[in-house]
Amino acid sequence: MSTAQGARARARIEVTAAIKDEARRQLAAEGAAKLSLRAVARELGMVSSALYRYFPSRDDLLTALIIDAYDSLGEAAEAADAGVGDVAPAQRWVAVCEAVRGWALAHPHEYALIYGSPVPGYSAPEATVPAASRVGVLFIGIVRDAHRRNGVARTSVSAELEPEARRMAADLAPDLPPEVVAALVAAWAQLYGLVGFELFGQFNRVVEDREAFFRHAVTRLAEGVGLVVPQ
Amino acid sequence: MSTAQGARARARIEVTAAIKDEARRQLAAEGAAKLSLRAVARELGMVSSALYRYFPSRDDLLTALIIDAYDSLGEAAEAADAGVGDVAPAQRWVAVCEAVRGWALAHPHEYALIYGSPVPGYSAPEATVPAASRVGVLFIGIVRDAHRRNGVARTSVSAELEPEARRMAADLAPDLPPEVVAALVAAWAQLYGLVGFELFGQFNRVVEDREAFFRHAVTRLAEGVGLVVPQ
DNA sequence: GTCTATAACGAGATAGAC
DNA sequence: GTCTATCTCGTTATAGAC
Repeated sequence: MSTAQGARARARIEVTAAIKDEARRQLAAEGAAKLSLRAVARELGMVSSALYRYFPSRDDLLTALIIDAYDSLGEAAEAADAGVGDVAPAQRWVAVCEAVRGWALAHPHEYALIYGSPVPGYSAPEATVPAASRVGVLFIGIVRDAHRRNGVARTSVSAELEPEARRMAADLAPDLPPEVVAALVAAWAQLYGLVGFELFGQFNRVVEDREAFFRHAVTRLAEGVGLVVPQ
Repeated sequence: MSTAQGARARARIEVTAAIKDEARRQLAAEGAAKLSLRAVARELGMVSSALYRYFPSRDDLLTALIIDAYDSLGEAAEAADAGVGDVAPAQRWVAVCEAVRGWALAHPHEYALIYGSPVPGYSAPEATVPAASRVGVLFIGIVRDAHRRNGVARTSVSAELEPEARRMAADLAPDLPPEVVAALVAAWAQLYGLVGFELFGQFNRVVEDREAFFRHAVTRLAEGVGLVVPQ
């Protein structure tokens, strides 16, 4: 009986993976707005109603793809951080940024799914939050590490932003100075501006050596959050 | 005959505008990927084949909407710059950035059309380039102005980026120092990271006072391109 | 209990004859 | 321009196989 259950569970995992793989293929071909349960089922030789055993609705399939994408990106970023060795926090920062860019270039459609235009009629549920937070948590960890070791370079925050910076810090990293947390959140958003512009064609005819440009830009982002770049 | 031609021309302009208005409405409701000539025609009480007298294809309608969106954004940015009065370049910079954010919040679907995920199967023609460049040209003008008056604060560029920075400067603003042009292009992309994150929901549960946060972030972007912020 | 298949719904797109 | 016949879609109800 335990083997029978194991086999069932295994089959279920396999079919679920096959559905998501095919859905990802269609994502690349047609975009998230046109993702069709029927087409996925047809391509897999199943009938559309059978898919509902695995995903209760089209939106649940979308949610699963979104969580997978966030996790895949988070894993790539964490692996880059772990693999860079014992270097200065600024270098860890740059390595993680480059991993984000590399993942985005390798998975453009999944990137568009999580950081591009929202899918009309779809609203991401709470369940996506943990996966979506992984890269941000990693950045916070890097800055926290720098802060513990040497402190971070002092930056300032305008009086206007001070209460909001304090609130963000209390929420995200109570052990870090509010102005650093505010700079960190801004750098986080700005990183995705750089990646998105390259990926979505805004750099065409403008930036040619994108790798060098990106490395330079994210190095300055690191300085912006107070990390000291060794030269 | 000249009045008849004038009336015809006027009617053509009106119908064209009505088609684009309805298309924009559908953009908001369904997204660019599902923009359908038929639905537009139905809503206008026309038959789909009649639309082809105004737009030879769905892609041409999309192109017209994209150019309109870029122009609307560019106009808002230019108006903000003109309306801010005779202030320091850094303040002009911030005013333009805030105009970009304001326009994006007021026209989220058009923003998604031009700066969000690419529409599957659609590739923007050359004709969109001038409209798409307006905001960038405005930023270059602001930095150029600062450079002519007082010079801009000196920044550095890594050896790795130097040739690319030189190339970009030759292309975009030969009268500006290459490292300034490189910083400008990066700030330009980063601005849209900030706007996109707010618009597409990435700041939910993270940033609350978005206006203050944005003003602070783009002020630091201005510093990054060498503009001196008066306090 | 777990899955798949058949059939159907209401809504919308599409193609072509007229 | 109009009408119609035929597609697609997400989703559900139902019945039967393992």
